[in-house]
Amino acid sequence: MNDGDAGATATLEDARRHVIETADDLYYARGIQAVGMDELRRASGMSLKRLYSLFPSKEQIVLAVLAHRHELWTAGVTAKVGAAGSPTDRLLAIYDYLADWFADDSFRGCGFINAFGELGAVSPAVADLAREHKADFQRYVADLVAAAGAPVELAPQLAILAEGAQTTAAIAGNAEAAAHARRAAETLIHAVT
Amino acid sequence: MNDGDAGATATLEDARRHVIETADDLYYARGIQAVGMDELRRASGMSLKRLYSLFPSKEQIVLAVLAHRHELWTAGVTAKVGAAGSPTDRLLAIYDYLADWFADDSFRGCGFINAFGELGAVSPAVADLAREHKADFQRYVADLVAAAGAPVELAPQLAILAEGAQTTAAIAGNAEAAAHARRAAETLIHAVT
DNA sequence: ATCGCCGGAGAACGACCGTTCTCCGGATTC
DNA sequence: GAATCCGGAGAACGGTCGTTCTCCGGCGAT
Repeated sequence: MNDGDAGATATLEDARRHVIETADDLYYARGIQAVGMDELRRASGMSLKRLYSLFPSKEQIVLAVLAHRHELWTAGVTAKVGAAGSPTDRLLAIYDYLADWFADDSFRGCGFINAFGELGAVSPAVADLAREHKADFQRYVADLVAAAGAPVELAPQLAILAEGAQTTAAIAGNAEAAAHARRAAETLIHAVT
Repeated sequence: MNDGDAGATATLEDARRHVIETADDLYYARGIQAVGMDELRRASGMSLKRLYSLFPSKEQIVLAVLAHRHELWTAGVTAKVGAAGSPTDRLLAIYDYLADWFADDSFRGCGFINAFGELGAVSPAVADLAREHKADFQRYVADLVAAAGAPVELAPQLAILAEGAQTTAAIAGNAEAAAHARRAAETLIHAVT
């Protein structure tokens, strides 16, 4: 089936990643609690025993999925920002990344916000991961703001715009939220530089 | 049968409201799926049979809770806005209302965003109610913007700021998000008036 | 006093949850 | 060839979910 002897550790890690990606798709599309272990097992194409040999519990899968989503998000944002030119354009690139994301058919809001609403009150680990994800983004924006020579107060404002665009696009089903947020960001940046 | 007494209808409506308020507290604090009917029955102080005589299903209770939250939100915002003076102050009053809300110990984000993340993919009725709630807010902001004589593009920008402040305050546990959003709103308003 | 009805309390029900266990076929090792 | 181990498949387990049903005590009418 899969390739053979590149090392037991590598294939084990591959299997784990495969589960994480499958779980991510299902959890994100339908909600975490709506997807049972049996459905995840079926979609992953493995036995329940193997699934539980890869992860000790569903909660650990959820945490791994969130960590994976954080990496995807970070990679996507930094790629888009890296392709931009001036420090100001780099700030605005955040909203271009959001626009790309919102255009995806499967977009259903920020997975961390969704997970926080669903499990944050009941699973401190999930709440912590969501908090760390958002704090990381705030730091990232703050760095870009500093690089643009803008005052520090601009950073939380731009971050709030990005957050609001995500929930607005998700619930209103309105992908233009990215464009609105971008235009607001332009105004805010222009006012202080 | 039993036609005359208008009081019977009133107490039935009282009982319904009591269930809705109890359910609202529980659902908002811990998540909808985390609260079972038996716990709601116990907290409401009534029998399961009576509970099911007041509402046909849990989903109907959830929808009633969301409708109730929408009324509370609308009343709170309009009260704060109504107490403000100039059209510009009325726009900024939105963020003062958010600041009051965020300061509440039990604040755990926007109940509609939470419900949407938890059940939106699985319950179209919940998704619709969340969408209507947000659309209603967008219209409200648009009216205030029009009254202030500002261009229409300002409205979605201010709404996005309000949305972002809610999720940021909820996840980061950071009540200052209201102040940041308010300052951003001041800048945006100032730029176009 | 007796009957019939109503609503309260909570047991019961079937479904499904996350997790564990049993069974078994096939590869590995002497 | 025989003993041993490993992992696959999925049944089983205890618990909880939303919902329904049974039982029973109180009460108004006759």
